[in-house]
Amino acid sequence: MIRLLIVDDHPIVRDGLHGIFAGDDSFEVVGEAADGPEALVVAVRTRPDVVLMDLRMPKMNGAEVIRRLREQTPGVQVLVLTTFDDDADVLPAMKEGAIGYLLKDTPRAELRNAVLAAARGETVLSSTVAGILTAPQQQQQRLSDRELEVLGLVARGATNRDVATKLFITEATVKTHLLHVFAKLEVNDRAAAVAVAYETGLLKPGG
Amino acid sequence: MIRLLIVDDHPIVRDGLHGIFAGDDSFEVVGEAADGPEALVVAVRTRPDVVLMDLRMPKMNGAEVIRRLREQTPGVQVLVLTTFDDDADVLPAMKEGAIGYLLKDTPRAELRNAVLAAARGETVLSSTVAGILTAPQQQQQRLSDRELEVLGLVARGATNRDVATKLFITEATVKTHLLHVFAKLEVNDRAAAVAVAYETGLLKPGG
DNA sequence: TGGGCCATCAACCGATCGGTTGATTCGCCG
DNA sequence: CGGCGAATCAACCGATCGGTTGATGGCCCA
Repeated sequence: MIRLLIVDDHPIVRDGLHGIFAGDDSFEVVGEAADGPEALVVAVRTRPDVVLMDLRMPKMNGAEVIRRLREQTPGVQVLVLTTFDDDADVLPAMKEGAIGYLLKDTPRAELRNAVLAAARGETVLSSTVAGILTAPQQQQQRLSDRELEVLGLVARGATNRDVATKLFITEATVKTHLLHVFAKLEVNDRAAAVAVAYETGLLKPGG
Repeated sequence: MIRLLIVDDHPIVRDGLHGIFAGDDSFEVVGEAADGPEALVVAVRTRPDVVLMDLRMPKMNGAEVIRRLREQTPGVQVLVLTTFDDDADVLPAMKEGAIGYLLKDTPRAELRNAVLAAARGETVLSSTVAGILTAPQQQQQRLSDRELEVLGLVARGATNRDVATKLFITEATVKTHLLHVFAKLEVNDRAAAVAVAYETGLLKPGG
């Protein structure tokens, strides 16, 4: 009997997950939570074996929730369940010790098997996610804080001079940063750099 | 007894919705579908009163699904149920005749009431969506197909000359289109235009 | 203590872009 | 029928950008 905690901000999704596991003797859903802080509280009380959680939630970022869960509830396995458009969030989540990462369009049977595997301590990755992790890429495209800061301003319409003024540096430095950004993102101009940044999650709508 | 068709590409979400309505005598879930084409097929067979559907789906865009549903199944009410990050899709959906638009984090009870209202032919909008519709904005920023096409190529790193070659027009025309885009999006350069396009959903990650 | 990454700056060049003005054609709506 | 938006093109200009090369200092890790 695997003790399961479900964390998602959508009641509908929680219901769906609950329904999948409730009718199965191998599992017991011991709690639900709608956001990170709530998850932490519920976890200490219910001591789940496996936490099934979405990364995109209000109030606390996914990676931090995972870290704290593992701190306060030793032995818990965190299985991340989210949508495909979180490329950039997968690595931080795995780094904080998530045991696996599944897409929300995973069929029921596969999801069930994944939770069983997670409870046994086995890593489970959906195939597309496995692709992201094994692809020879993201080490290269990781931007420094400063580079991302410059790119963010560019996305908001700043010229090199504007950026220089705002960051108290010279235009020469801004250009250097941008050239590094272009190289890392494998593009040739700022417009494409902005696009790639949105595609990969370096920049996010509404933030 | 309201006949309900559930359309969503995530099995988990379908389960959740199914669970909410299955135990309720006022509703009968007559079918489920994972994408647009499937929804159309299932709808002709099951003749639902209300279709509860996600906008973001593979194979066919949401607005088109709504239009065809209403063509082939007169009297059907389409209630859109999706996440907050689809700003730009709300208006097309309503234009195609969706009776309402709810967010996926809507509580169960409210969702139930919304379906009842939709079945009666009443418009239902979640408050945040109502805000989008009443806000004085989007008429201005609507881009023509051609303008969007140009912007899309720019986002992929094309220079004006590249765009001209690809679309079989001159650079002068490309510049004109882009200037119109800048004016409509209220920006001054292509990088910011790309950013705004992603922010407003004119361009989308992975598509 | 040496190498790497990061941040900073410089000077120069050609290429591209943004802005302006003006014009033609086409199709749709009333 | 007239008007309007969309799409197309032209020529010109100054501003900005992208590319290159090279240099300095700080920091961390091995």
